[in-house]
Amino acid sequence: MRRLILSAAHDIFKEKGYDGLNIRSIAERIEYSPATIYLYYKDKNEIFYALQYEAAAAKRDHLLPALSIEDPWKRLIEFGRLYVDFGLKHPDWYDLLFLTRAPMEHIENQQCWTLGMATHSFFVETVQACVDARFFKSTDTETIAYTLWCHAHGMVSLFVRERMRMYPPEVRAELAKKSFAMIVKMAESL
Amino acid sequence: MRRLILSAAHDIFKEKGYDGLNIRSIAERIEYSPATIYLYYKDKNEIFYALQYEAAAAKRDHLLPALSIEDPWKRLIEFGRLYVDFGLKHPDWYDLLFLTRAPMEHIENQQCWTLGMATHSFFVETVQACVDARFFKSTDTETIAYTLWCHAHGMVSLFVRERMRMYPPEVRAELAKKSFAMIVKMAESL
DNA sequence: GTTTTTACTAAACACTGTTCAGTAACTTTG
DNA sequence: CAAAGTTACTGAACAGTGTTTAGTAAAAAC
Repeated sequence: MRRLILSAAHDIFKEKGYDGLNIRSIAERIEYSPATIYLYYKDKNEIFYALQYEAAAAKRDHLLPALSIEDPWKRLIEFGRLYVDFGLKHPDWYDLLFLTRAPMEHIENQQCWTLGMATHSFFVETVQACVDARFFKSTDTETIAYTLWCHAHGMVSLFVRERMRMYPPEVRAELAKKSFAMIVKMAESL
Repeated sequence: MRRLILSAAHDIFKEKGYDGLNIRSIAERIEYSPATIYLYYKDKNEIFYALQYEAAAAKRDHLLPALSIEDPWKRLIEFGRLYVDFGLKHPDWYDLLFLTRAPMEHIENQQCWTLGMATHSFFVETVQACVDARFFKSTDTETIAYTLWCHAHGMVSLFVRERMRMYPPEVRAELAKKSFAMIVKMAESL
C-alpha cells in the first residue's frame, strides 16, 4: 500500500510538478479516501521524504557512468558534467533534492540522506584522488570539492528557479556548457 | 494605503519569514479586513513583487560600497564578497530574490527586475573592465561573469536552503570564506 | 456465534487565497 | 436640503489545502 501511494505520488509529481501534488489528488488516483493515506504515511512530509529518496536514486543512477572511469581527473570532469546534466534534464528532481525549503528537519535520519551522502562522498573522494595524484597545487580537498560543487549547483539552481531571464532561452544551455569548460580550465590551474 | 499594507507585509516577513506571511496576518496587523487588501493589490503575488523590490533595494544598498572602488579587479572582489555577505546575513531577502519559486511570470515588467538588472549590469561591467585591463587571459566577459556568479550563488543557496548539513555549523562560514578566496585565486589565472 | 481486529471512509476542522453582495459614510447634484 | 451617486470598507462565503476523529463494515480469532 505504501508502494501504491508513493507510486501515485511519483506519477503526479512527474505530471503536474510540486504544486500539483496534494493528498487529495493522490487519494483520487489510487481510488481511496484521503484519510486512508494517513494510515500509511504520518503526513505529507513523509511522502516528500520518500519522493526525495526517489530523486536521490535517480540522481545516483544518472551519475553512475562516471564511477567506472579510472583516471581521477577525467572521472571528476565527467561527474560534474553529469551532475549538471541531471539538473538541467530533471529540474523537478533537482529542485526536490536541493532547492525545496520544506522538510529538512529530520532528513538526516532518512534513507535519502544516506544515499545523497554516498554520492557526495564519491565526489569528494574523486577530488581527493586528484589531490593525491598532484593534479592541483592546492591540497585542500574539502575547499576544492565545495568550490566545484558551488559552481555546479549555482548553474543548475539559477536555471531551475528561472533566474536566467536576462539570457535568451536558446543561449542558456550553451552558456552553461561554456561555464563548465571554464571552471574545468580554472581548476586545472588550481 | 498601499504603503501601509506593504510596510506590514515587510514587518511580518522579517519576523515570521515567508511562511508566516499571509493575507489575514497583514489585514490583522493594519486592522482592516482581508478583503480590503484586495482593493489595493490585485493578489498576493503583487505584494510579493513589491517585497522583492524591497529585497532588491536592500541588496543594492549592501553592494553600494563596492561601487566607489576604482581598481576594477579590487572592485570585482569586493562586489563578490559583499554579494555573498548579503546572502549569508539576509537569507530571507536572498531567498525572495533568487530562490522563491512563485511569481516569476511577469517579473520583467516589475521595478524589481529593473533594479536587479542594474545591479547585475554593474557586475558585468566590472568584469568587462577587468577584461579590458587584461586581468584575464580569456576575453569572454559573459562567461566569466556567469561563472563567478554561479559560484557565489551556489554558495549562498546551499547555505540558505540548508544543504550544508554535512559540514558542522561552525565551519560553514569559514568554508565559504576559503572557497571565495579559492575562486578569486582561480580567476586570477583565468 | 460472539468478539476482536483490520481496513477504510464521511464528515468535519483549521487554515489558506479570493470574491461578492451589501453597507455606511461622504460627495455631488438638482 | 433632499436625492442620487461615489467611495471605502467588510461579513460572509467559496474553493482549495493538510489533517483528525468518530464510526462502519468486513474479516479474523476465539
